[in-house]
Amino acid sequence: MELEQYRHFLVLAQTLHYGQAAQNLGVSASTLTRSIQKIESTLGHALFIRDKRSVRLSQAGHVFRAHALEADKGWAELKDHLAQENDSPTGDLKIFCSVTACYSVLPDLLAPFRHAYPGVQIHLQTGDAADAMSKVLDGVADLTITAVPDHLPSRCVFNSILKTPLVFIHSANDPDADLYREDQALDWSKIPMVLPERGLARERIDGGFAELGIRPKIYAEVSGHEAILAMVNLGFGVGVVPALVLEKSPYHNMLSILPSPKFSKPLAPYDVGLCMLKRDMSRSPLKQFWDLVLSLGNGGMDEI
Amino acid sequence: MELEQYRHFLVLAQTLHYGQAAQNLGVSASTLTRSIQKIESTLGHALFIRDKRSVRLSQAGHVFRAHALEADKGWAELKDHLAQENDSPTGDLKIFCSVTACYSVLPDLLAPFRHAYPGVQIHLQTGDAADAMSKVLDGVADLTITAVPDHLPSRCVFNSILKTPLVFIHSANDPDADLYREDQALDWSKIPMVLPERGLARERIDGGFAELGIRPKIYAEVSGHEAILAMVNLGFGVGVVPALVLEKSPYHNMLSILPSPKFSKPLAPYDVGLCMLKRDMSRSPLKQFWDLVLSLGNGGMDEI
DNA sequence: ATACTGTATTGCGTATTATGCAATTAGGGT
DNA sequence: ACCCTAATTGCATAATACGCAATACAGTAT
Repeated sequence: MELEQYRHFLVLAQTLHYGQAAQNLGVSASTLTRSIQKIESTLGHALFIRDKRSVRLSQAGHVFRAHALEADKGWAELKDHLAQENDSPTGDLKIFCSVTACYSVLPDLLAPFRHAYPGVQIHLQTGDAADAMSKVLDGVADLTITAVPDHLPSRCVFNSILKTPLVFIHSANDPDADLYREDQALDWSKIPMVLPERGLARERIDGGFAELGIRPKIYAEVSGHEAILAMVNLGFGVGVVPALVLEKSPYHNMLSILPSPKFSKPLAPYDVGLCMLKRDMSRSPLKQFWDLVLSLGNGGMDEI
Repeated sequence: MELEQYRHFLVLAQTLHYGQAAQNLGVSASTLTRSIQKIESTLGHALFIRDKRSVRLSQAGHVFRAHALEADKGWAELKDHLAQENDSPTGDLKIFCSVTACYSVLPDLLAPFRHAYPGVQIHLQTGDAADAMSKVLDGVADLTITAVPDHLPSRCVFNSILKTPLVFIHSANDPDADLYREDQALDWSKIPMVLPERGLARERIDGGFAELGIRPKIYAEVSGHEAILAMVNLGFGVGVVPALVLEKSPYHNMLSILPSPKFSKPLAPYDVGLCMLKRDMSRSPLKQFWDLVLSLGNGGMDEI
């Protein structure tokens, strides 16, 4: 008997409505139906009486409910006891994130985690943000700090930490600076650009220009947002990076933000957050990390 | 968390030996390893200390053991409570068996079951014993009374109820009776035979003759043991059926048993028993039926 | 009556997980 | 050093879970 199904049962026992309970649980109604069916078939008793228009607990259902509550309590107690153990939780945590994330958001998460779970071995790998999702999907990393992609793979869960817009930047060193120094409307098809060769930023930029029917003049395609900053700083053209990357870089006072092209709708901002596999939500120490981030996030929200 | 894994843990906690525990549990060592790993990763604590030469419970392991025992007890209590409910267990039970089994072994099983679980709807279907296994594998039937095949499909479990040998039978009406009436060695390549067209009996007979290098003279191939009796009784030749089938038939005093051919080893007797899917061992009312048969069988064993 | 709505269940294809076998790693004994 | 036992891991396969869409079935509106 699966502990998860106990939760399904308990929620349904409360709502007495499959659709509603399923929604609360974040599963489809058919999944809930089959969870209940499975318990019933294991026990050999119907737990609910599905009447014409009503769902209510059967006698056996009441008995099982008491048991399920008890089991739930036992589980909570177990976790309490374990939390009080002097040996802290163990395990490995493989984190992948971009350099920027590593400098900006990660420290705020890692410090309290490290303090709370000193027994967890942390493996931190930095790399191009464009690779983040695949690292997780391939199991190379357990979790990543990344921008939520337009289509989150179904195996993943995502928890937003902050949002940051994509900004167009240029350098005063740029020999072509006269192309866009004035306030007049800019001709983006003539301005040399330094773009990420792939990844979410590139997709959004491409999408924006495509809608305008403009083919941007690409001077260089590079891998890694930081590389864009370096090249823009050398005067190779206009770059596009998440504002956060600029802010956290050594270039933040050497580069300027340009007004964005007049896209039909502004480029969606980067929604940066924690991403991991659904499966790992029940695994330690991933669950711990997730919960910690959640609590930090909520704390921040409450303060607003 | 899977209740099944609690059992894995508890057995290992007792034996402190993976191989042994796995054997007790009827799973491979790797499965046991991964069960424990999964619990550990869910809890975030190592449950066992795998030392140089020893496996012993960690501190967290002791805590979890208390919890697991508690959960186990809770589960047992739940089943007690449910057993005392006035509404008896419900469910469907689709049984497939041969006519002979239906006459011979089934009543002894069905009667006490019916008495113990009046709420279970029983669907009984009879047919050729050769189909029994596939009916179960295809989900057409939940369980069957049949002879254990030489290679039990891995999805199935089997519980022996009785053994009965394959016997060669003939009728006094047979015009060819002079071929085998005397005590002398019989020439099986000349004796007309009535054989099942397929199924375990046929395989064994074919195998036996093949080893002797004899090609039996097949007069008729029929489907269903009972049909063999009918045809043998009409004097069409020598038939082969499980002794039980003969005993339970209306022909039992009209047909005679011949000495079996001198096979290199005697044909393996039919091992008749209860067969169902492993998967259903945890489902109701199949588990109940299985347990009941088990208890009856043990009762019988003890009396000897 | 007939169509419509809301709700639980089921068929079915697909994604995920579990399992056993065989290979591997590790420690201990000879 | 080399062999033996025991736990773990890679891998291919079997089993299971899941969601979507179709279905079944009442009650309600037209």
